Parts: sequence; structure tokens; C-alpha cells
Amino acid sequence: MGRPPCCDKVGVKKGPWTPEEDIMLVSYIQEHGPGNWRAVPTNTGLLRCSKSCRLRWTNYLRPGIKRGNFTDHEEKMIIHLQALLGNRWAAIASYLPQRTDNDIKNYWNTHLKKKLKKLQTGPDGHSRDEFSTSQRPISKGQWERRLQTDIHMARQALCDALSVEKPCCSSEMKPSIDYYSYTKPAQASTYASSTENIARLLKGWMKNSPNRARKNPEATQHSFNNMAACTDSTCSEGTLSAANNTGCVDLSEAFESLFGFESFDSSNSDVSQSMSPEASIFQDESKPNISGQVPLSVLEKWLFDDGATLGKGDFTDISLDENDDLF
DNA sequence: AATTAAAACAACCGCTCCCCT
DNA sequence: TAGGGGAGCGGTTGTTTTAAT
Repeated sequence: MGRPPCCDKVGVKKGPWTPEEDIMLVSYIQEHGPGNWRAVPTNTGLLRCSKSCRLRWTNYLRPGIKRGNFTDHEEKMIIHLQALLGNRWAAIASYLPQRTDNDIKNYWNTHLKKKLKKLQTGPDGHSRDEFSTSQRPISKGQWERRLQTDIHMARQALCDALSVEKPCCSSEMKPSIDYYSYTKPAQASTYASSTENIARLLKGWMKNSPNRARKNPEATQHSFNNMAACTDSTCSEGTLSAANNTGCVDLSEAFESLFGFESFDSSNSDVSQSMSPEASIFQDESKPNISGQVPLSVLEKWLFDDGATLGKGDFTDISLDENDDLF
């Protein structure tokens, strides 16, 4: 006997969420907090699968989500982290607390993949595939060890960077996954605060009809973000928060200060010119970079070469030098 | 102005992990 | 310790929007 589906297939609504459904979900979570998703459809009367509710909340309704264009340094962070972690979008998203894993994944698939492919092929359209043939084969154990080290190094570097602003890290960097979680119902009252927020929310929707919202999703999302900025209890507890105006530590900014990403201009993003032939590493970006550190070094070179100035050395050097020692 | 192709993004599906009994 | 169930994650699909012709 197989496992029953998480929800009845019949009578479950699919497709885009309506504002009404959003409100129902938000009000429920406001009252009870996220979690126990299975109970959400029953308790709210939403004809949605529990998974769908969770997804809608985490990807769209959750306070503090930043929508719209990715900044240059966000882009670089994603590329860098993807090289380090592979397609572990949730892990990557934990370093970009304002972005959802889905958002990052989509951005990677639609923008960055192409961008990197361009780099790989170069302006002449010919593949610059030298490393894939010249690379030493490495055993699974080796690359796993290497990956572990990379992750550790990245965490360490990030932790160091953050500790400048706020001594929040222990020896083990804790990704901001906690930002998602919301366990104690007691905190619920401070979450979306009150009917006041729902009213504001509605107001936002009135102003931005679905059509308009689609054209400018940021506008729609804003009402939620604002709501969150004022009331998100996690912020006052010192947890990472995206509420910019609350003075909480912003990981993106921390990364910025760490990497010194400043002058990378997407308009001059014809990075292929500065790319070495090793750019061929991107040929299989859907997997963790099994091919080892050489690809990573190229990536990093590109990431840090143009425009990055302060603080960049620490991260790259550690990553490159120490990992070379592994071999 | 109409049509088509490409891009962007929201949402779904199925698998895996982890916790609880 | 094993099995069941919920939650989370990553891949993929479907729909909408935008750009090009």
C-alpha cells in the first residue's frame, strides 16, 4: 500500500494564487505562525495543497523577501556560491536572506546559466574547452573532501566578515535558515502584527491590480515587506533579517563588505574578454563542481578580478591555496 | 497592429530527509 | 530499530509578459 498523497487530488485548487487566498493564508499565519502546513488548508478553508501553501508563503508572502532585479554583487554571490555548493539552492538562499531559493534557482536558470555559457564559448562562439580535457581526474573522495573544505572556508570567511559588524557567529557558521522558521506561536502576534497590516496589505492590492502587480511585482510585494520591516520579531531577536530599516545585519551587505563588490557593472559584463580559456568549466553547472578546484579558481578569478578591490584576497586565497594542498 | 518567439517567473511534482511513535 | 508521515528541496512545467518581426 502506497503512501497517501499529502492532500486529496480532487477538489484541490491549482494555479496562480488570488489575493483573497493570499489574505487567508497570511491571516492564518499571522495568527498561528508558519508550520504544521498540513493543517493549514483545513484550518483556513483554502482549497490548496499544504505544500502549495508552504510554497506560497516561503516564496512570495513571507516578509522580508526582496523581489525584482538582482544586484551585481548578488549575482556574483550566487555564482560563487553555486560553484561552491552546487545546485543547493536552499543553501545558497540562506546566504541571501532576502531571496528565496526558488528565485535564485530561476535567476540561475534564466540569466546566469546563459551568461556563463557565453563566457564559456567566448565572443567568437567557439568553445574554450581546454580544462575539461586537461584536468586531472579526481576520485569521489577527493572532491568531496575538497567540497567540504570549500564550504568550510566560505563559511569561515563569511563568519569573519559578519563578526566585524556583529559578533553573532560561533565557530560554525549558521546559515540564516532560521529566518524561515517560525516556531513559537507565542511570537505570532508580532509577526504580521495585526489586522492593521492586513488592511495595509489589502490597500496595496487595491492600488496594484493583479495585472499591474504582474508588471511590477515589487510593488505588490512591498506591502508585505513593509509590514515585515516593522513587525518582524525575528529581527529584534538578532536573527538575520531583511528588514533593511531595522538595523539588523544584512548578509548581502556583509558579503559586499567582505568581497568588496562594487564596481562590477552589468553593462560591461562582457566578462568573456577578461576570461581565460579555463572558462570551459561551466559546461556542466547543474552538478556540484565535481571537476574540482581548478574550475572554481577560474570562477573566482573572474569574480574578483574585475573591480573587486578590498578584502577579496582572503577568500580566494584560502580557497585556492588550501585546496591545492589537498592534492 | 498583429503575430510569433523568447524570456521570466510562479507553481507543481516527486523525491529525500528527518522526526516521531 | 523500523516504519510512517510531514516538511523541505531541486527539477521541471505551464502561464504570462516582453521583444522582435
